[in-house]
Amino acid sequence: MADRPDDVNALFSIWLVARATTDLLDRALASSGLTADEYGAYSVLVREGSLTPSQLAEWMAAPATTVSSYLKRFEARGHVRRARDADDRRSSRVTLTAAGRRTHRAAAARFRPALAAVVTALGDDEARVQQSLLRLRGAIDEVRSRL
Amino acid sequence: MADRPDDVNALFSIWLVARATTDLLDRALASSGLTADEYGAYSVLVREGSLTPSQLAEWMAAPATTVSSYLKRFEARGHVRRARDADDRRSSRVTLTAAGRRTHRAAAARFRPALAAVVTALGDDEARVQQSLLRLRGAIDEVRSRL
DNA sequence: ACCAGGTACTGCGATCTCGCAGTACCTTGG
DNA sequence: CCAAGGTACTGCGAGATCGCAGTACCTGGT
Repeated sequence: MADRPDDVNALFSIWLVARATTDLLDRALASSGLTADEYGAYSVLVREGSLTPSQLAEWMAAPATTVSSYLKRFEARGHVRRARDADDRRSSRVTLTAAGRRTHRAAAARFRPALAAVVTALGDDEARVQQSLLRLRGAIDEVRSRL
Repeated sequence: MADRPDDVNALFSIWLVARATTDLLDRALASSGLTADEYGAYSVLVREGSLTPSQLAEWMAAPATTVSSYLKRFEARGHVRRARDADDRRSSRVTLTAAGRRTHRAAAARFRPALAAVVTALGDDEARVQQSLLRLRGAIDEVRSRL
């Protein structure tokens, strides 16, 4: 317990990295018309193909209401299509439209140089860092799940 | 270039971890009356003692206008005091009041169990992860600075 | 001493976030 | 088969974020 007890504090460090990363992405993506968070949401949709709003909320660690307005916005842009879920008619399946995927690809092109620069700056620590992020996600999610 | 080319993507991983962490902190801190971001700002203020709004903005990687409304809010709560900077009268020095520090300490008490749980979940990878976060912050900030 | 061109901050307003309360639908016990 | 009690989502509205444009002040060149 030294002078500054939380000089080393994983969660605070994550917060710092998180803010810096979001700022970096927002700036890199500015000309694409997507924010960092929107880009993230589109990316999840690209990877998963088709999700319910709840599943997207889980990925984003965001409240249902927030995801609801995201989807409304994306749909208004013509980037997302919603189809009533036949099995559970309270819910729906969300998919990116061709225009949505195109927008995501264009944003990814802005994103790539930033990513490349970060990877370069990391040098040969990259694998270790990547590993740590996975580890961290596991740890955070575990704690989050029982809160 | 495989099926899912960005399955491994440092920035996307950070985004995921960031969202999950913010959610975890927001929930852990809910009863303290501070959000994760506010807690972060208070923490920076505690560490640094006294900052100009610009310096705080830099720490938070947030735009000046956002920091401006943060400070207005904090001041209205009686948690922050602003003193005109004698050397540069456009600026000011921001300090936490005793009430502000007290609030931060109370929030930290809510924060600690979450941190401890994450550290436990990380097990003996903790040091490695911590190291990676530092590394990452350096890399991100470097790229950010020349954008 | 002055002015031209920064830099630090803030008011305003458009837009976004998210809690609350409501609607629609599903599930389970009886 | 029908409550009663969940669960998925959304409208609304309070409050937060942040770009733009403005004010106050600083600095370096003349």
